[in-house]
Amino acid sequence: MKMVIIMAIRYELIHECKQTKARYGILHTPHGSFETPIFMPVGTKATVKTLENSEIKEVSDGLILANTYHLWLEPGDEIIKMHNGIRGFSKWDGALLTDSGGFQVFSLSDIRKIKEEGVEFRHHKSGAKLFMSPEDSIRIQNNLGADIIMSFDECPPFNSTYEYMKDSVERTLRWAKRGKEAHKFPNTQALFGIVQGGPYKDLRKMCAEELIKMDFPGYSIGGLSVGESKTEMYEVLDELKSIMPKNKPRYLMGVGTPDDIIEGVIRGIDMFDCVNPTRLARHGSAMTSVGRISIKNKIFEKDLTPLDENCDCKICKTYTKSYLRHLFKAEEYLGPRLVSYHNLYFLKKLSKNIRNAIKNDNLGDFKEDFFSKYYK
RNA sequence: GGGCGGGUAGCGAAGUGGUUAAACGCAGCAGACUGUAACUCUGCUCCUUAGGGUUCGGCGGUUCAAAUCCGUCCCCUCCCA
Repeated sequence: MKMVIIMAIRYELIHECKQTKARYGILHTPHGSFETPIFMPVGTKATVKTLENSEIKEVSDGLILANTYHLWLEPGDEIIKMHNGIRGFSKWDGALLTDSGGFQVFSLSDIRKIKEEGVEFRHHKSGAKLFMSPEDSIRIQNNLGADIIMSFDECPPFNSTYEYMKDSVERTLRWAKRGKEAHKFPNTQALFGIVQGGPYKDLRKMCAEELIKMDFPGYSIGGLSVGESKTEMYEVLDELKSIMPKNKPRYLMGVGTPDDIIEGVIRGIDMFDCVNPTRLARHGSAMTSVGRISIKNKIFEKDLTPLDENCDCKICKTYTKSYLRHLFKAEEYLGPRLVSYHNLYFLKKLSKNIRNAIKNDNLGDFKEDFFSKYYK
């Protein structure tokens, strides 16, 4: 009798934009099927900061992130396992993706030591010495129970030397293999491989090809949007576009400005995530169809118009800029909440418009129109 | 009426002869933010035609030099009558 292998996820490529070759597809997961390209809000510590689940439902497409490193440290993955995973813990009933903690190796770079076995960290709060291996990361992600999980990778600075980057990529590949072997639930959790290599096209190509040989259900592109220029980032995506398998989802990690999402989609990306909309919101910046605005600016003191005239979210249908500015100046919690809601809605709407444009074979026109109004 | 302590930039508060247009905090104004150590971080905040100019309760002194020392006046806190 033939064994039927049930994969955790499946990607269906439905249509390629005739103007741009951008992909429209459907990502099937154990907790829902999602049209792509998709933007995924980030909920690092099992909460999309300031928002409640019902609101996240309204401003996302139903697929969000959480972070292995943070949840491992607090409250600990065992606690979350007691709830049968993040979904039982936070009561989020949509789909989930967890990052591996690999990015923290980079963002906490002044307190880490990278070894073949794994990474030595200092706890960012207590200073305690900690260690995480690829196997640890996968074990924790198994406990967290997301639908899509990430390989434990190293995300070196974009400007690392070729020699360092080559060593790092080779190690990341070995870690990917080890993680894959340690993964206990491949039929309910899809493990993605992560392409690294900085600006070096041959390393990017090599990394992607080696990962593809290992046959992951999806591929992430990491090590971008870490301070390099947009041109450099787009060149890497251009390089990878033709290498990535058509029947698997492609996830550009950590990217979430409107312009980068559009440019990414045109270069074949299906999935995005970014802290930008929620962090900007907490700092008083709103994403709008004409560009970013800082709601705390004095010019909005008596402005009775909504954040974005072209937005139909409930915040824009209800509140004036003057009120939102007041909330921020008065340091009221509602300010960050309302703008977080709006910013996420903005990207949800943008993703939807992008998908429609792909289906209509006019994403090129859409891009041109978008940028004619959008500044910065 | 007597005594003590005070009056410093929008507010609070350092400084007690020169390197002080004056620490620091707050408020204010602006900027940054891309797999979240992030309700965080960074600038600016007397005037200026950018060369300078005018400041530390007021006025007048001492001194090469004063927010800082002296005199005097005004105001405030507290204590005693």
